[in-house]
Amino acid sequence: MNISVLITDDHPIVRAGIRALISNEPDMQVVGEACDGAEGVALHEEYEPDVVLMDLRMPNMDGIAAIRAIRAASPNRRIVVLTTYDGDADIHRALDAGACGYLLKDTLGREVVNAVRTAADGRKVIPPGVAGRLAEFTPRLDLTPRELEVLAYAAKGLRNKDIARVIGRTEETVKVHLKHIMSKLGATDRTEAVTIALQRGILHMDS
Amino acid sequence: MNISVLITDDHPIVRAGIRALISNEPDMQVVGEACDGAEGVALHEEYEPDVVLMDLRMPNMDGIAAIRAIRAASPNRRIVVLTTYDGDADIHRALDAGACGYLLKDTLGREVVNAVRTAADGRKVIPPGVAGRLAEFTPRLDLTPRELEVLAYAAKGLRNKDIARVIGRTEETVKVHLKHIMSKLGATDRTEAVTIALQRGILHMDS
DNA sequence: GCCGTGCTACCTCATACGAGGTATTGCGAT
DNA sequence: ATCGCAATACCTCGTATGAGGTAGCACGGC
Repeated sequence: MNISVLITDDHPIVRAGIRALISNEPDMQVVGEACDGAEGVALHEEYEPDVVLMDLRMPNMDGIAAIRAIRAASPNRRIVVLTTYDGDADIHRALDAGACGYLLKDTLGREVVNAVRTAADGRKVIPPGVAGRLAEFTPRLDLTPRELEVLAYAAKGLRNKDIARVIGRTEETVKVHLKHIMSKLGATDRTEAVTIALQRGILHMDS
Repeated sequence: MNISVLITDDHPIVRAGIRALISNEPDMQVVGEACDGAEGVALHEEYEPDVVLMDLRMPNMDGIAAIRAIRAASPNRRIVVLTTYDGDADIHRALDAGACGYLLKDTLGREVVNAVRTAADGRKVIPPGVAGRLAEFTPRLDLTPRELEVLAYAAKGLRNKDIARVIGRTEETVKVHLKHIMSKLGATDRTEAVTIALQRGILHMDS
């Protein structure tokens, strides 16, 4: 029994760390390293690894999209997310996309290799902390695509009137969207809605 | 010539990666690993390393405070920041605190070990990307402590009136602070001010 | 067929917000 | 001693914001 692992992470230092951890284990080996999502999808086709360790925020193609692409091509591939982001939205989206595990980068090396074994064995890997984060926000209330769009513009400082103009709707409609957003997120105003959305991984700052 | 290095980072995986990189070099060695700022300060006293590699966001004591503490105790200690945060405010604060280098975690392993050599040699290590980020925001306009406090409350969704109450000032004063904040950050409203402050590392979400 | 939901749009109304201004105090630097 | 600036506070004014409500339309699931 020899577990093959593909690492997908844009940080060379992290890749080196994972490689070092896995090389110490007799029952597993790193068969490839990808530095972005697109390369991860390509290398997974080439190496057909037992387990893919996947970061989330990466250039070219983010981890969620890469997970979806890999699962579409190989529905049985085991993918474990290994990232610094602990927002419930990130976790939900990763698991929905087909990840079978979700680890944070403050996980101990021993637990990472154990997670790889667990995943290779076909079981899910959700540490208590991650599971607790999911439980914090039940029932799950996702923002709709339109609401996400409106919130992103609000984060950029656009007024309701300007948001209405750029999405081609009336200001009244924008106000309704924002009311729903604040209600779903439990925010008192648009500013707190943005803060909460960023904390929970619903919105990202890079755009 | 043998350069001793202390690693301070809360991610075991990152520590393993740095350790692996440095172990490959004949002229340097890792003498210790700290998993938070407080431990970094303590271990630096014990090992007196030539170079300290320091993360910024950590439990117990953040990297900036740790840099200040180490430089206060040992003004000649060379400290190189190695972090994922690329906001100009983070970079400025680290260099002000006494860091002699600032690397991002997407730096190649080869460049990390070269940076360690450069730092041990007494020279500064500021890659072009990091320097460019600093140049983007010249002249430098720091928020005052009061402005930071007001902005943090605004991010939490407090109204001007409520902010005034919690800081024991009038609402008019809060409005003036917010005007200055928006002016300094180039924001059109409080929401964009929060977004910009988070992007630039002026404000953090964890509080 | 029916129901839920996303999206749209309108209404009213009170208040919060931000732009513009002036001005005083106190502190640290030159 | 003087200058600059942070911090405080007041003023006016127009507009933006958010709470509350109602309602139509389209689409997909059951």
